[in-house]
Amino acid sequence: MKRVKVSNNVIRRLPRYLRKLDELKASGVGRISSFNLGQQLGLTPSQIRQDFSCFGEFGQQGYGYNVKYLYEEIAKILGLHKQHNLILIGAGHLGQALANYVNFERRGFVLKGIFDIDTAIHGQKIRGIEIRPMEEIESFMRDHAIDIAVLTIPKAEAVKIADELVSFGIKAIWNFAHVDLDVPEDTVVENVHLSESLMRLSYNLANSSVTD
Amino acid sequence: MKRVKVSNNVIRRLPRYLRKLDELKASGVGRISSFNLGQQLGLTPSQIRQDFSCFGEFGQQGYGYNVKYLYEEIAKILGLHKQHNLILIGAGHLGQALANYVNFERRGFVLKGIFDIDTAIHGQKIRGIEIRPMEEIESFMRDHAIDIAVLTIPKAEAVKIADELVSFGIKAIWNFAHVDLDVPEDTVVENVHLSESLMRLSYNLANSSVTD
DNA sequence: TAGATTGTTAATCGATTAACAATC
DNA sequence: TAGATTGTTAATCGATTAACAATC
Repeated sequence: MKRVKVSNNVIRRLPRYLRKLDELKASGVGRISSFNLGQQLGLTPSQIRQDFSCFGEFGQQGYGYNVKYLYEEIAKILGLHKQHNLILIGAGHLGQALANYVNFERRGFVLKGIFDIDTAIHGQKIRGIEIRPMEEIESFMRDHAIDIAVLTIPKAEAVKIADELVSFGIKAIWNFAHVDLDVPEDTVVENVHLSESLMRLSYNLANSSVTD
Repeated sequence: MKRVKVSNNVIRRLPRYLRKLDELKASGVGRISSFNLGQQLGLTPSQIRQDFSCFGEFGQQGYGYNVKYLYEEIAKILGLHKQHNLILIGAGHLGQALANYVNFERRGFVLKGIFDIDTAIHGQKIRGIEIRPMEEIESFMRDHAIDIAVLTIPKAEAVKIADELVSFGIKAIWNFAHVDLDVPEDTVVENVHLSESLMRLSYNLANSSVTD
């Protein structure tokens, strides 16, 4: 399990592998070759074998890959065998939507607390989880071994709150605010910039006739 | 404005350029060099100039780029100067959150209709926009010149609905369902797979101490 | 065994970076 | 004018694809 460097492109493909393997597993497929998997994902067999070889040897010559085994190994590589404790910061529409989404829990991402600046909603609950004042973040993080903060607040506040979270020792931020956060090297930031996604869609729409 | 091929990496960076230029504009910066812009975005000046050169010549030797002009040109490249009419399919938590998000409107993405399978919520309104039965999608699309469908429904239904949308002549799908949609070449699909994003975060969390 | 398919090394392709003449 | 900085061509670096020996 010693790795040198894994490129971002590989990391971006890992969850897709996992999802496809999950589907295959569910439909009773026991084994699959890199050729076949490649066809289903629109990737070359070479690339798939190269990707996997970053992490170890999961296949068998003449046989291919055992779907269930490969699934579990990739889940491990992605760190999904461990539980992660989350807090949500910002109980607006998007925050509420994420808080209500139960499927994350099944992957080991457990929402422990919700925080908002609006005193009017403090004490309210989403899926049984109480909305608390921002001042309680620090102590709550300590008491509940929080790994990940989900940021669903306007960009104006996001930078300041991110700094605070870092000072409280947060390890990772799932950032839905439309800003680039400036955090220390060892703090993980995963951005979900919906507006950028929509712009890419717009670009492809404007150029779909040209490009194809 | 004739282009050969623009790589996905370039397209992914365009919205970031736009956002940064928007910020610069707002803070009164009138001009900027590729060197300076690169510093602020963590990119090399070379890359920035290469990226822009895919689309034309927007700078001036010895001066740099006019922020306002460059902003407008990139907005045009991204197709943001045109209005896009959207329908939202699936008025669950996430769908509601997106429907409530007004900032898309400012970029020319106008939500015209909302559709859901649940008869109990038909007739209800979100931001003044009525929730309608799925059967009305086809005629509504015709009547309102809809470009883009936002899919916020469970993956089981997403594939079927996507096929229908294609047959109704949809041009682009903003897909939040956790499936890969199989659509014709000239239909644009932009995926927002939140669970994959969270898995990448998890990967980086598991490997942050190793990699850094 | 023979056929299939891996893991890996080598070859190719594409994207990023460096360099520099052009010119504001 | 001299200094700055572009747009672009060339060099480098990295990622994808192809090839193949190893082996189940």
